Amino acid sequence: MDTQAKASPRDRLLDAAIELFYREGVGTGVEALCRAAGVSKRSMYQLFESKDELLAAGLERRAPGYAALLLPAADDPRPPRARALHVFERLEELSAEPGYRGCPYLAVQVEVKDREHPASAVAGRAKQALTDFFRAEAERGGATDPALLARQLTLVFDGASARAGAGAETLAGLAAPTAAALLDAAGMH
Amino acid sequence: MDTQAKASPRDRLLDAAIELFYREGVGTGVEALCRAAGVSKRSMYQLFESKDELLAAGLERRAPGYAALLLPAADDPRPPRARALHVFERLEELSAEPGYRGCPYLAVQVEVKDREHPASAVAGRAKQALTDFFRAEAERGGATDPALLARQLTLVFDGASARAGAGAETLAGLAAPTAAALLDAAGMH
DNA sequence: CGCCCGGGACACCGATCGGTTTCCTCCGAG
DNA sequence: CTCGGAGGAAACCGATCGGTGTCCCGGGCG
Repeated sequence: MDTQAKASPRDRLLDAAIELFYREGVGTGVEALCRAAGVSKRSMYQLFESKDELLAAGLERRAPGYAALLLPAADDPRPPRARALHVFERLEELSAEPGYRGCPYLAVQVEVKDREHPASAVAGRAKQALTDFFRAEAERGGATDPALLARQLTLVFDGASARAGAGAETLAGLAAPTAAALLDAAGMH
Repeated sequence: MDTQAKASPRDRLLDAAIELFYREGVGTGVEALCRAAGVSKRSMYQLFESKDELLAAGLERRAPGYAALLLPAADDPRPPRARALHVFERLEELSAEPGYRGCPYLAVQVEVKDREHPASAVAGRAKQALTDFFRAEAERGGATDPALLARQLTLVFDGASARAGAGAETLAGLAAPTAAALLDAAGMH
């Protein structure tokens, strides 16, 4: 038997938070959120301190899945260069999907002006995790300046995701080649 | 004598709109906006159709000044490569200033989910203008693929501005070298 | 001098905000 | 069957939202 016939209210709230805050922005009301999750406000405020906490918790929860969506498997045997490029190839694929609106963590960093906001911290950590991944690959690949290359790749990732989210242009053939040029420049062939 | 002792209500509203929407986000209320501009709501709604129109008009008005802030002078005699790099050097400088929160046009594109929103169109045009500038320089400089290079540079610009706006890291020594690597890769020496 | 009207101050509109409370039902344990 | 707690529905809180209407003051112009 399965442990739960349907997702718990907590999980439904977190899923709805991710979904709605992403699609409609962090200005989305608690009312609409609870309606989407099929949970009463009463229960929501028993499970979470505030809307801000719910937002942060939603981002936190999605972080591993988001990383899995973009990063190569830990045991992916390809060389560091290919592993790093994998992220940009995945990003190009994701950006082709209709509902794509850019990296949710970047969006939160832009929308939430208060850097003390709990969600800002979560988003910052997600970005740092990406940079750390790039840096590890850069070191393994013998890049000239691994730290710099990692920051450059994160910068390209954010730029690409932001531009794709704005919707004006497709990322196809843009993100990966740009990253490749930087890998080349850093001596990671 | 000066033509006006103080700025017109219209100008004060546009200035306040740029300032507050940038610093606090587009969720800022009309009330606070008018207070900051020293103009009554009544007058505001005589001058502008709606808050959305005011936002769009504010972005529109600031566009030339923003371009002047980043782009080299039209008669700047340096070669195309240096002219393109100028943008990223200026961006690094701007990002060092305390109140810097990233490119306002990018922020609007991220915050305003509705792509039909008048402000989205203005922001999109501002981004296009930057790409056009890069493309013109790329062509003059004999880049391998001017259109691609222009999109890459815009992507780096957006990424850099977004990351600087998030506040975690400084852009010093990051944006310009990244752009330089792409210029190199495109054969623009 | 007197009139006129631009525009500021502010009350007000219905809607919604984040958040709290009340009530009542349902469901499982004893 | 009774009891108790979890949790949904919805009223309610004061504040604020975008936007409008009213009133009244001050200054330019005939």
